[in-house]
This record gives sequence, C-alpha cells and structure tokens, in this order.
Amino acid sequence: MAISRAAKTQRRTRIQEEKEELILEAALDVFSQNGFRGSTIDQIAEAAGMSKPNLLYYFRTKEAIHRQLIDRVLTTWLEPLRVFDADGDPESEIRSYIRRKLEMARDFPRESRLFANEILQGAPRIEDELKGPLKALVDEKAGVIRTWSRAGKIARCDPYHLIFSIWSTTQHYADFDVQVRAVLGQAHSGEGRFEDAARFLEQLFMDGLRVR
Amino acid sequence: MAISRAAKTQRRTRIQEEKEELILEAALDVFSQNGFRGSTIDQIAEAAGMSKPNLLYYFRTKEAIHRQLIDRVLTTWLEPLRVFDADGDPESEIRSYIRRKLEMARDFPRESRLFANEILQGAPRIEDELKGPLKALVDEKAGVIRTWSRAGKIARCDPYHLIFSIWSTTQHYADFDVQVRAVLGQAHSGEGRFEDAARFLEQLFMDGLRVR
DNA sequence: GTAAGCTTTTACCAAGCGGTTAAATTATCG
DNA sequence: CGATAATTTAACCGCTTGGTAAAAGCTTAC
Repeated sequence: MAISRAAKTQRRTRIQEEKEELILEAALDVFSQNGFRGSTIDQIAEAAGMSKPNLLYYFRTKEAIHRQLIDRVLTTWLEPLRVFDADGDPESEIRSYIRRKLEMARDFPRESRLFANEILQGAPRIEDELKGPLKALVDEKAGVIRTWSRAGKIARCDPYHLIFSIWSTTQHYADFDVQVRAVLGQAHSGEGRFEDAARFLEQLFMDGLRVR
Repeated sequence: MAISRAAKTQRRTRIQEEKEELILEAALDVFSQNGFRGSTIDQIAEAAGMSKPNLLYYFRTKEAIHRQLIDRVLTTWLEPLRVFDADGDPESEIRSYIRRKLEMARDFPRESRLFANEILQGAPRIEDELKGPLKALVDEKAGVIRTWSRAGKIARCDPYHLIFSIWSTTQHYADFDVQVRAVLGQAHSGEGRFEDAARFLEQLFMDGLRVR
C-alpha cells in the first residue's frame, strides 16, 4: 500500500521530484494571482496538468502547498538584504541593494505578488516569520545603516523607514505591474521601464529632488 | 410585487439609503481583507448584521457590491492628485501631496487595501478605469512635473516614476501594515510611526540621502 | 384603517469546494 | 518475468458558495 508520501518516506523518487516541482510552479502562478482563499486546488491541478486527486497525492492539503511555497520564497526574497555589507561603502551598498531589489521585482514578479497577497490579507500564515527572522534581519541591517548615519557617511535618517521605502518603491513594479503598464501606456511599457525606474530611484535615494 | 430595487426605481427610501450604506461599509471590511474571490456574501451579510437573501435584495450580486465600492473609492482615492496645482510652488506641492497621501494611508487603510487587492490580482474589474481616467489624470500631472523639471525648479527626473514612488512609499503603510508593525515591533508601532514616516519621506524626496 | 408597496425571512437549488477511498495502472528492481 | 511499491484514475462525500422563490411581515400614504 502506498504511503501518503512526503510525510513518511525520506527517499524521493524521480517522479516525486519532478511532479512536486511542477505543482509548486503551477501553484505559484495561481496563488500569486488569486491569493490563498481565492485559489482552488482544481485550478492548481489544471495548471500543473494533472487531476486533483493526483495532486493531493503529492501534497496532502492546499495549505501544505502554500506553506512550502512561502517558505521557499521567504528565503530567497530576503537574500539581497542579507548580503548588505556593513564594511562596504554606504552609498554603493544602498545603491546596489536598490538595484538588486528592482531586478528581483523584474525577474520574480510572481514571488513578489505571492508575498504581497499574504501580507495584504493580514499575513495569517506567516506572522511568526515576520516577527521572528524577518524582524531580526531588519534590526541588524537597520543597525548598520544607523551607524553610517551617525558617522556622517549618509544623511541622518530613520533606517527602518529607509528600508521600507526601498522595499515599497521596488516591489511596486512587480505588485502593481498592471497599474504601471496602464498608466505608462504602450509607449513606455517595454523592458526599458525597469531601466527608467532604476535611474529614477537611484537619483531619488542619492540626491532627492532638489536641484544641484 | 417588489421590484428588485436599484435597477428600476430612482426614488430611494430611508431604509434603502441606510442599509446600502451599512452593506458597503461591511463589504469594505471584508473585501479589503480577503480580495474579491476570497470574500463571501455570507461574510459581508454577517458583518452588516443581516441575512444573505436580505443583502441580495439591495445588491443583486456580489460583483455589484464590489463594483460600487471600487467606483466610490477610485474617486476619493485620486483626489489628492487632482488638487495638485500647476501654479503652486513645486517643492511645497510635492511635499503636501506626499503628506496627503500618507494621511490617506493612515485614515483609509481599507480603501487602500481594496484597491491594492484589485491591482494585485490583475485588475480584471477596473482595467478600463486604469487605462482611461487614471492614465489621463496622471498624464496631466506628469506634464506639470515635467514642466517644473525642465524649468529647473526641481531636479530633472522622470515624472511618472516620481508619482509611482510617492504612491508606493505612502500606500506601503496601509497595504503592508502588518509587516511594518511586525518589523518595528511594540516600540515604534504606535501612532507616532506615521509622523516618523512623514519626516523620513519628506527628507528623502527633498534631499535624498546625500550628506549636506 | 387599509391597501399598496417595501422589507425580511424561510426554504431551497445547483455548482463548486477541499478532501477521501479504493481500485486500476504503471514503474522499478531482483 | 514476476512481485512489490509507486502512481494515477474514477467515484464519491459533506460542506460552502452565489443566488432564487415565495410567502410573511412591516411602512407609508391616503
């Protein structure tokens, strides 16, 4: 009799490996567009090209798929902040943090939206991760920024709100993509818009709007 | 025989007025937290303190409630941009636009989240409004900013991305409230965080991070 | 007060939902 | 090949969902 897989066996077959990846990929599509409650197992199964019971053979519940997806995304999502270097040059560290975050918005918009959906709906499934690991990491990096700020290497400012503003401006291009495209119209909606955004944000964070 | 109301009659009774308002208020709560697909008529009905069939007497479908809510929010939501004055002082116009948007994030977070949910999920129900009235308004104001920029009154920058960055940084405090609270912790999660945010954003947009 | 219209309730669908069961099928390995 | 385990399918279940029908209860204007 087949054991319900993942729960018990440590060994994973080739098919398990492949199908689980297929399901997670499909689920990322579906969850990132409809949120958790708005997504159905049927949708995910269809997107993965298999039947619902077949999908449920690999993941016991809808929540289990979502859980694994969130865990995976959280790790990679915070990578740019993790490499933020206390010993680097403040200005270029911030500059490249912005660039990396913007690249992630461009290259992994679904991951950004999955996360945004979760937060927007009150983060019922990831509250602990936010208050634990995320807060710890931000606290650490905010400390670094504060040091720079006090040493006069960058302007005096609240490091937390600086981080928030970098998150929001960059993720905006993934999360609000439809709106950005609608407003920019056909003309500026090509790939060049990320270059324009990068140029603008770099200038904003470095110089503000004041004429110089 | 009772006509299904809204569709036909122009006259609205006192009770209609009151109940519709009650429903919209409840629906704003529910939709802003769960998105369209994630919300149920039962949830809304319960939040409004009435039975589902009773609610459906006032709004014929779930979509009709959402529609009216979105229409209403869209109007008020763009008000701050509308009052953006071409003849005003550039620096103080931008400054007060930021302040107004931040106040809206503070005072109307549900409206912000309703909108964010809609955009995040691909804006299937408001694409036309985005490409029409919204784009028109943004185009107009972007023109104003470009004029200021070219006249050397503010730094040279892409006006569209400037508007996006103001939207994203301010709305972040409504849409990602849970995350902001989680990261800031008990200490800075009081009402003061909006003051801190205002101070930071004002400085960011006016001066950037460069030491002066 | 009473009749007309407005509002609410009770009872009900058909479809969609997350998930289960068990049998049929296929892959793997000695 | 044959046996064993892994995978897939068909059939199903109880609950929730958006929405309807019809009758009962309530307001309002005459």
